[in-house]
Amino acid sequence: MELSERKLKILQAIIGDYVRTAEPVGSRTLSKKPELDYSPATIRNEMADLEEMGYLTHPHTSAGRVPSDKAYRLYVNALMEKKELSKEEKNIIAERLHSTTDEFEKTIEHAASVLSEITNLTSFALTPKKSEDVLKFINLLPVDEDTVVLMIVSESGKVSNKAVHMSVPYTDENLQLLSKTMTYNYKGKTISQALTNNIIANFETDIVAMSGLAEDVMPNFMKTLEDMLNVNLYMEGLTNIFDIPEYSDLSKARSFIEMLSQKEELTKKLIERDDGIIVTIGEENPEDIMQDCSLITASYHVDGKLVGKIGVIGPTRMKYGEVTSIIEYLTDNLNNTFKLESGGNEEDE
Amino acid sequence: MELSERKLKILQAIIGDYVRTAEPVGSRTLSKKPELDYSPATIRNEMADLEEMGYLTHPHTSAGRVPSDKAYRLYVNALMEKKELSKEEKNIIAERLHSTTDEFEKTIEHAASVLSEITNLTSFALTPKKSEDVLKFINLLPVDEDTVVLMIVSESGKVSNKAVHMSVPYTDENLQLLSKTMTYNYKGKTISQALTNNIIANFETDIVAMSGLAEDVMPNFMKTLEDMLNVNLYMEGLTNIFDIPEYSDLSKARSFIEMLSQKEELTKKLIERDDGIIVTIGEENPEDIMQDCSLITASYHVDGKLVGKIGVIGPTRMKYGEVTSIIEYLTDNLNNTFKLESGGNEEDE
DNA sequence: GTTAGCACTCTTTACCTTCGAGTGCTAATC
DNA sequence: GATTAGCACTCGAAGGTAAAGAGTGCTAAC
Repeated sequence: MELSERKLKILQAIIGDYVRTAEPVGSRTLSKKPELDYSPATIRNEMADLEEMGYLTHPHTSAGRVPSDKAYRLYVNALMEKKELSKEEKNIIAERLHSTTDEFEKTIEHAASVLSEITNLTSFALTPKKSEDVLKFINLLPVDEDTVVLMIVSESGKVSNKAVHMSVPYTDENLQLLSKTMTYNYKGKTISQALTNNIIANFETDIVAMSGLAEDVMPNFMKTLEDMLNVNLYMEGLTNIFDIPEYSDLSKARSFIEMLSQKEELTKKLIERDDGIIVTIGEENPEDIMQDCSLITASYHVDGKLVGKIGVIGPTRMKYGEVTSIIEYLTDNLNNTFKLESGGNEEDE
Repeated sequence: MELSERKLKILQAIIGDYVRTAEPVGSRTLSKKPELDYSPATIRNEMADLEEMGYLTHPHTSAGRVPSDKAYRLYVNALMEKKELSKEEKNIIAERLHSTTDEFEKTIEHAASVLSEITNLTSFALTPKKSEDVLKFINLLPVDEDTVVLMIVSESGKVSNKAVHMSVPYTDENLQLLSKTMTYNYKGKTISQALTNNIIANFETDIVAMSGLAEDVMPNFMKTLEDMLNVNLYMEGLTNIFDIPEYSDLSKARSFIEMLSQKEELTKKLIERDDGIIVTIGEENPEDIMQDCSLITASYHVDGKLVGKIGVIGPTRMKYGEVTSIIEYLTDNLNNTFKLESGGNEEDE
């Protein structure tokens, strides 16, 4: 069967109404709409067709129709319209993103919180994956007789450090030498390169000269690099789901919150999603517990390179057009913010 | 009216039963207990007395009795018994706390998670308040032509840093000089002292010599000190409340989760609680939204000095004896862990 | 002081009825 | 041939009633 112009119009109207009210939509309601000037009976026939084609379902015989995941997919691909954000919304976003002058993590956190406020959904933001971040500078600083601080600076401006307990005495010259050797060997390498290619072999001769200094430092260096790969997950508006009729059932609310409590799994899932704005609807999600949810994610770029993620999660019944427009606007804004700051000003908390 | 021996026994039995079953306790059930060898009628009379005295309440005429907050308070103060932890529980705690060799924050996080697992309640842990942490060492390191890294090391072993954008050219000698001047002026001061006493006036002459260098660095220094005061709140087992009958009502579960979502307020409240094991029951909590909850917190010490908090939150109907014993054991364990590590090995993520 | 007995209260659960929204089908209409 | 009016039918939501069960408070007896 073909999807006639009229069927599309009806489907669009059903989706629009259902998204707004969360109530199954009946033929009478639709026939009252000016753009659908047909009798309820005609519309019922069309709806029966749409149901047969898999775009609509029936909670029970005497209820109206509800869009299926397939219908939402069609809607997202072809029917939905982008929505220009209101002046007010734009103002809120601008205000929140720039209220914190130079703290990268805070800006990300605020982006998530403003997103959940405007969409009334649960939002999250992931700080950028650092595996492609390039090492710039490595230094060892004396603190105690038996403690030095290892410091690693990357191109993105991130500074990481670790206090290292020394098992052997050291001299300032040795520290200097090791710092320079390490910088020489690792500068320009990405973190993931540094972690996989064990460059330590390259400066074996020096190591011998430094009598065990490197043996204290290198494991800590590797450990710190690993830590630098960790991303942070921010989540905001978790309690927004309590205002969504789909979750007025305790067991549903429970499984939603339980799903979002598993931060590691969630982080992994988000990090693996493709770049750009990605919408996955209900059953399109591989996870059992997400069959009733839609997930919209987008990626933002820091300095045009490192990639972070931001997005929302909610019931399949959501305002896809509006939400994707908001996320698009927000990521554009983030990209600009992190371009202007041009790296080097973020802070390692 | 006096609280006779028998009344106390009855009250204790009611609390015990109610805590276990979450059902109001009737006179018949009590009279069946071997330690209460009285007829239901006798027990009813005593219960009526206890109700008059404010230790029991009645959900409705034909229901059994439920302990009041006042009863729980009496129980916590006088009736409850400490419970020796099982071998298994001790093992779990030991295993989890020491699985992470030297990462302070991870240890705290694991402490919270093991606490929620053993108690089946929602737990939280707060990293230590750093205001009394003593500054040890301040350094400025050249990175770029226009970027230096400010590094602050404290006695507790915490290393903080911040990339500072320089508006004027600098020389290595100037950096060295400023580092030394700052270390000289701030070493031995606590962070809160450093923040309140504006010592900058003391080295004004040097500042002039360094032509604006300090003007770039000092605001960042202050900002970083402020950041060092931030504590982290870890929360675990949020979804445990869904297994508690008291929260089988959606609106109750909702307000519980909403309360715990307000992390700033919660952090502030927790940080302000006295040291030692503190139990606040229901109405003893000043906040409206916590009238149905009990909060048990304890403090742990790092290096015998810095104080962090850990605890649980749950319904007033909780196993006070068991939970306080667990928390006590756990904090003892934490105190030992952080004494043995003797500072200097933690990591600044 | 303790207890047996009994009327009373109140919640919970099940069951029934009614109401209304909406459908699907058939036959009439444009 | 597409559209529409008409109508029987289905199902869930809401409200009302009744019975069951748990527990109390009181009185009078022990």
